[in-house]
Amino acid sequence: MVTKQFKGSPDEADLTRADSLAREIFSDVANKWALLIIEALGEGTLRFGQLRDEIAGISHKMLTQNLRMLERNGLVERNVHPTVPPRVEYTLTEPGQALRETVHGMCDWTHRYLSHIDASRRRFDA
Amino acid sequence: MVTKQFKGSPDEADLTRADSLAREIFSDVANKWALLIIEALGEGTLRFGQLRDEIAGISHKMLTQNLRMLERNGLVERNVHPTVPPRVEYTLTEPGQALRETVHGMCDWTHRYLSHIDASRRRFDA
DNA sequence: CTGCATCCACAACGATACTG
DNA sequence: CAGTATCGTTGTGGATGCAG
Repeated sequence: MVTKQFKGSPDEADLTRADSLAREIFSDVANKWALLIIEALGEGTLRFGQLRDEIAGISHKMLTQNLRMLERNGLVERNVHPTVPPRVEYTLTEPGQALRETVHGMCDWTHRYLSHIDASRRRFDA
Repeated sequence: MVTKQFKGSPDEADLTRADSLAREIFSDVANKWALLIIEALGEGTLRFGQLRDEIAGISHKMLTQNLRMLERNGLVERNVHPTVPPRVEYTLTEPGQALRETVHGMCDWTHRYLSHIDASRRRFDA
């Protein structure tokens, strides 16, 4: 369970620590930009600028910020080529690839239920 | 693709509208609280208060807000029992259940790579 | 018990400018 | 080209109070 951070019984310090860590990781990963980056990197290695072009609407700042976070969590690998101008490439690690499977599932889901959801929205807004 | 909103060619109004809708839905769904609610509802029907208890750290406001959004998108069904005090139950619809599969995948992923990620973080923070 | 509205603190975000 | 820093704005989210 990622939903609960604290168990019923009082003295399971290890379990609660693991749970709060799980929640922390989940919160890192379960956000729009992080998931879109992971989805974009699914096809293979991309440079910073390519990622910016690939992900519509992301700002320079959000991209770097989320890339750092993903790198910190070991989901993407950052490769700097010491040329001029600099060339920085990002690739999914194995954990990143594994997460990408489920993210891809979410994208599929979005398209499968697109019209269904669209209809539901119109109904609700009335 | 959920990443791109605008195609290369200029005059594909329908496609770009579908894409921006896809992105909109993805943005709705790809957030911490929404996913945690869906995961929590995976087991079955829950009342408002039960959800609040089940999902550690969620505030009254965030819960209602996200429940409305999920209801609007047709992912959860809201059942009001006209008793006093009121009793409101939330259940996943079929689209909601489908999404829940992939969300569950993310939770599994979190636990599978927990220690791996924890180690990566320590390495990075040094 | 559930839901809506209000207020307010603070974090997120975009824009911009500057460095290697 | 990529990254960092700063600033100002917007928005998110928590706390509280009130209503059904």
